[in-house]
Amino acid sequence: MEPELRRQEILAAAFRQLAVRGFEGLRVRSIAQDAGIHHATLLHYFPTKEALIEGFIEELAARFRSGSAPPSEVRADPLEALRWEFTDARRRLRREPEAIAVTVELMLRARRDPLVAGLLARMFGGWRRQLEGIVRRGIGTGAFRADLDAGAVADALIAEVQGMSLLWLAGTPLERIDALAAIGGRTLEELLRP
Amino acid sequence: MEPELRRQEILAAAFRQLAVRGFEGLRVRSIAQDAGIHHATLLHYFPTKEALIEGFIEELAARFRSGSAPPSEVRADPLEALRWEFTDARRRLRREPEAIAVTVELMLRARRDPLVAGLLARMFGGWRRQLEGIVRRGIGTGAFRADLDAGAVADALIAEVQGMSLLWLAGTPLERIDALAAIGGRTLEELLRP
Amino acid sequence: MEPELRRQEILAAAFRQLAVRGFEGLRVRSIAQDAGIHHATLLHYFPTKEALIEGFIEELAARFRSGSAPPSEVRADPLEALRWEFTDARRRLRREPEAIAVTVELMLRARRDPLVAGLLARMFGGWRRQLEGIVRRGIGTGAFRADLDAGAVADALIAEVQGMSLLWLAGTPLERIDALAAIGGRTLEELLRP
Amino acid sequence: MEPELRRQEILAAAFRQLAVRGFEGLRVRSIAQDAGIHHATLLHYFPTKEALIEGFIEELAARFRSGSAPPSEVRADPLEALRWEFTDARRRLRREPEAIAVTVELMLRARRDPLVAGLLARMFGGWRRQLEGIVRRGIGTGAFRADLDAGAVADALIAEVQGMSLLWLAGTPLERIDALAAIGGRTLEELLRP
DNA sequence: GATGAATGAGATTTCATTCAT
DNA sequence: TATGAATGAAATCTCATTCAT
Repeated sequence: MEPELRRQEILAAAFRQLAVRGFEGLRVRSIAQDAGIHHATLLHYFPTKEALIEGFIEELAARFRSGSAPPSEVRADPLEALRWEFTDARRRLRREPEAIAVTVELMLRARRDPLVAGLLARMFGGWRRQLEGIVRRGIGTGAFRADLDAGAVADALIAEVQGMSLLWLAGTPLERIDALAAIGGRTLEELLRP
Repeated sequence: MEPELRRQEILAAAFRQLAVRGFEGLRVRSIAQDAGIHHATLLHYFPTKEALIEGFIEELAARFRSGSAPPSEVRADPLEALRWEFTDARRRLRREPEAIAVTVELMLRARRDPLVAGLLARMFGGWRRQLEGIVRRGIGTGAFRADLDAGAVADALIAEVQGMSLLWLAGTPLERIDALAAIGGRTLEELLRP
Repeated sequence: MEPELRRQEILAAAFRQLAVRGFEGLRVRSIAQDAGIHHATLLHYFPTKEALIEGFIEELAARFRSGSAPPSEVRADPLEALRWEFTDARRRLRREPEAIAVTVELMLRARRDPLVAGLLARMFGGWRRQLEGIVRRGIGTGAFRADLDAGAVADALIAEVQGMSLLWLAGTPLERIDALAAIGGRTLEELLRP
Repeated sequence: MEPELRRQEILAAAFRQLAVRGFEGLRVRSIAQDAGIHHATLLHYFPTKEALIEGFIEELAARFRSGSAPPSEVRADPLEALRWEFTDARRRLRREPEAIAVTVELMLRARRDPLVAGLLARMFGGWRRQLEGIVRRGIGTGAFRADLDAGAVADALIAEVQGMSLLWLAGTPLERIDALAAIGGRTLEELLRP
């Protein structure tokens, strides 16, 4: 098997294990088993557990949000573009529920690990800039009110979406998450329209 | 020293250690040291680490929200009562930042530990019911729109507040958290008023 | 059992194991087994293998040559005092053959470990000073020639004695070692008498 | 590259590594790297680490003392021939200091490895016979005293020379080694002349 | 012949827990 | 009640060796 492919498989296994057991229960042996290899083989690719975690974080940083651009017909309308965040969040909750737990694990780790703090800063920074741009655009075209703090709106939207994920983690059923998202979308409209 | 007092001290130490190191780095010896006792003595009060964690969670459940009732002048006005959540969240961020990390740790653990899941269900359930009641009351008095799903509004508010904490954990500076909270308060107004 | 006693037992076991297996084959488990304890117990006394080795070296340094003073009737005559080194060496070869191997192990390790280098410097420095003093005394009383480099004589005697030990290590039988020592004693006489 | 040449390169690398790290730190991978080849390739030439060490020892045995014959004008005079051992030892200390450490490593290993014990027996046996022959010759020609045990003199000389190396290993500076050798030469004269 | 991947045995170390005092 | 000593289980990591290409 090709080394790069195997590396990817190991990282995927690390992702799954992290989602299920958290950093608390993350074990080299379990990751190796999940990847279908001997644990010494894993350490052939990543010399230490720490290196594996680093590699994992760098991989996440590289892939982050590469696949979550909104469709073009949505991007045209600023309000729709913002609302699409809720749609996207709900979809991710269903398609990649593991990613939620992993993200929250990383947030906790960020306090102790500068590498993770940097990753999160880039992830949230990029997301925030994107949303802030949309809000500014809306203000520019007159679609949104002029007296809004675009950055704060972006932060508020991100907080709402992240909070949704957190509630889901804590056991809130999906129907309630959906209802919450609907309120979120409506809120955006009320807040932004002139 | 009185046994009950010592138990409380141990639990307080566990809380501090959990905030700083997370479940990942939680050690019986560190907790004992933090509490100023020998680790074997700790296991005298809590026979196993697991029992200590259980005791800790039960303690949290007992104390939950006992101290965060809004002042009476605020409770009178439903909108103010809801807005007060943001004020309260900002205050907790400053006064008990450790509690944030602990709460998020518990949310992650909830997926693996039914006891924690139950605790969180009670915690968030109580909170939600309280907020839902306020919204219903506002609708009843005509202060709020009639076409709102009170439960969903409560969930949305909780999500926003929790999302705030999460952003703070991920490194967002307090000024931006404050600006975000301001937007949140305004949003509530726009959403709820008839 | 008293902790200090146990520490001593562990160090004694380390000594024996080092003599038999060398640093090459030195294992924490074997030392613990030799001391009759669980290997985790050993690490209760010495937190790491490295710390154990350090403790061992410091112990050696503390004990070095404390018990090998020559009898008083020998000390009176400088020539006898020097000759006594051969007697002592032969006795040590028979009584504590393990110490030879350990000493040579330490000499090899000295090149990589400054702690050991320091220990050996002190050990050989003290020994050399003692012998040098004897030679000077002999010169002063007229028992020895006046044109001798006392330090070099001390070094030569040490080298001969150490070389004896090395030959024994390499398999030379004891009778030949004894014959060698006899030559050494005679050599001293020829070299030193005026 | 020719197989025999490569074998030699590997053995040379093993020699260097053994001198620097000792048996304690000897690693197949390091030797291969030192020889500029992949470690799996090394195991192609020597199927196991043990086989490599064996090959190394046999090589040493084959080469032993092949290059250290004294010059002819020295060999003529028995006293000079013996004294030449000190000259040779001092030269080796400067030209091939690595060989000292390797030799001492082998002496320690001899206790556990009959192959090494055999090698050393041959090495020292040959050396001793050579020196013993010189002494006998000196006695025969009347250059030396008649009452000497030729074998013991040879052993004493070997011990002195080996002891010199050991002192050097333990950190004695070269000037003191030279002074010691001078004493050694003088001693020989005093001991042997009629 | 040469090499990268893979693995099994075993080493050190951590840590919750038990036991005797 | 309190504690130091002791231990067993398990985790990470090292390293010689094997195998497929």
